[in-house]
Amino acid sequence: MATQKRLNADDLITSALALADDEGLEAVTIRRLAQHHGVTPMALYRHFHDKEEILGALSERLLADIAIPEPNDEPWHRQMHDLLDAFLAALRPHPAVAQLPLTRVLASQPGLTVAERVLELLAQGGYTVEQAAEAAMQILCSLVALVMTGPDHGFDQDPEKRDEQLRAKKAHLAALSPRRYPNLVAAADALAYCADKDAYYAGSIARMVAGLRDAPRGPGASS
Amino acid sequence: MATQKRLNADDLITSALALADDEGLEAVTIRRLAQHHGVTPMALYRHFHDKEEILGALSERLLADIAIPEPNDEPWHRQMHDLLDAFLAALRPHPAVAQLPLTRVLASQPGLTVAERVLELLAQGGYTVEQAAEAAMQILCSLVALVMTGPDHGFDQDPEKRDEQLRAKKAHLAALSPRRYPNLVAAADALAYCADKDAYYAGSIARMVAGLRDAPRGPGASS
DNA sequence: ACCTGAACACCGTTCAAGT
DNA sequence: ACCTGAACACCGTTCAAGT
Repeated sequence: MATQKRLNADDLITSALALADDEGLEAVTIRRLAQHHGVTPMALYRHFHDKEEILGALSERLLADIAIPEPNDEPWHRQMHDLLDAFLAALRPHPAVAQLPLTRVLASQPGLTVAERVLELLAQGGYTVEQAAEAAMQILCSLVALVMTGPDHGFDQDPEKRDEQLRAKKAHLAALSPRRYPNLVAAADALAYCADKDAYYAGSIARMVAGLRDAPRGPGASS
Repeated sequence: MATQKRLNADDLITSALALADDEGLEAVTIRRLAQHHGVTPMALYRHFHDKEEILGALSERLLADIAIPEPNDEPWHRQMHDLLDAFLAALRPHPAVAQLPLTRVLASQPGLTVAERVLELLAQGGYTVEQAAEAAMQILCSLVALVMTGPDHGFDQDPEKRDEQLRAKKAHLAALSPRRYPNLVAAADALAYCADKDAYYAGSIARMVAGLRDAPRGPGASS
């Protein structure tokens, strides 16, 4: 397809990301990437030591898209809100690969920069180093999980099939025993279709920030 | 190994779980499961339609271990706290497979029962059906992500190798530029080693419950 | 009904060569 | 330095057969 004389690591990651967006992460294969670049699978090993390194580079590419807001005079928790917003905004276009940063935030420069900023804001919020470390990791993981399972992901690209899948999901929930699962049956529609994706993500971030601000912080704190 | 005359779905899932606990989810392979039961790979297709069905059954097995607390007179948010505790307690022994329920909570009876109870408590907390649906999915996903990335997971079983990996992780963070990453360098120890795993999980749940209790609930709510 | 054998279309990766 | 070819040890899955 995109045949060019020289194979290039950046271009490989670019097409890997496109492939994942189109067909899912399982389609990102050394052999398929090679084929897409008109080259032998072995040629990729000149640029990456193994597949794990490709996935790491893919994760870094995602995290590099985060537009970290400049520090300002707002209270720390509002700045945290904006930072988490920026994190989500970078991942949302690529739900199929959102899982990669889950275990790789601290393994690339862009991820480190984000984590550093989260720790800084938590310190401003009165967190000790240990409390901040735990809270930071948990919050970033929760954000990733949000995108992985969120309304952007998990369904076919083709809008017709996608619609069919959503209808089936709703039907499955609506058909449950209303005696055993009254709340699930009542929420079938809301659980299957997501009326307002932006509101879903905004609400999740609001809960996370509220938790960071209001929850007891010490180990062994009681509620 | 465990040779018996009749192949049995429950036994297959039991050994699949043991295999995942020992060697990670990628070791759970139709061929290896068959080998472990002294049988041809094809024999498994009598009991499961395909590998996805095996993973689904594995997810259900995990969720079935959740000891859902009986409803009582405590305020809804305290009961939520105990429910999330029970969810975590079931997943924590099996970090390698914790990712499976991420997309399968609503696909098995035990998962449905948990989700129903979460929705019920949120309704008691004044959530509308739509708000509860969104919050419930987000909170359960966050819990799964917690276990997937938590201090229980991601490192070798062998305590010697595990120690080496943790040391390397800490060294990597401690060696960062203290000018660019002062907070990460200061937190290197806390990020690599987790002093108190129970406190880590307890703090995370406390933040989630605080968020559910205190965050604004409406779509478009301002902080 | 339950299991087997052979085969197919895939993987990631190693090693020795080519230019 | 960069790419190729052949091979190895794996995958999940289909199809036709065995008992």
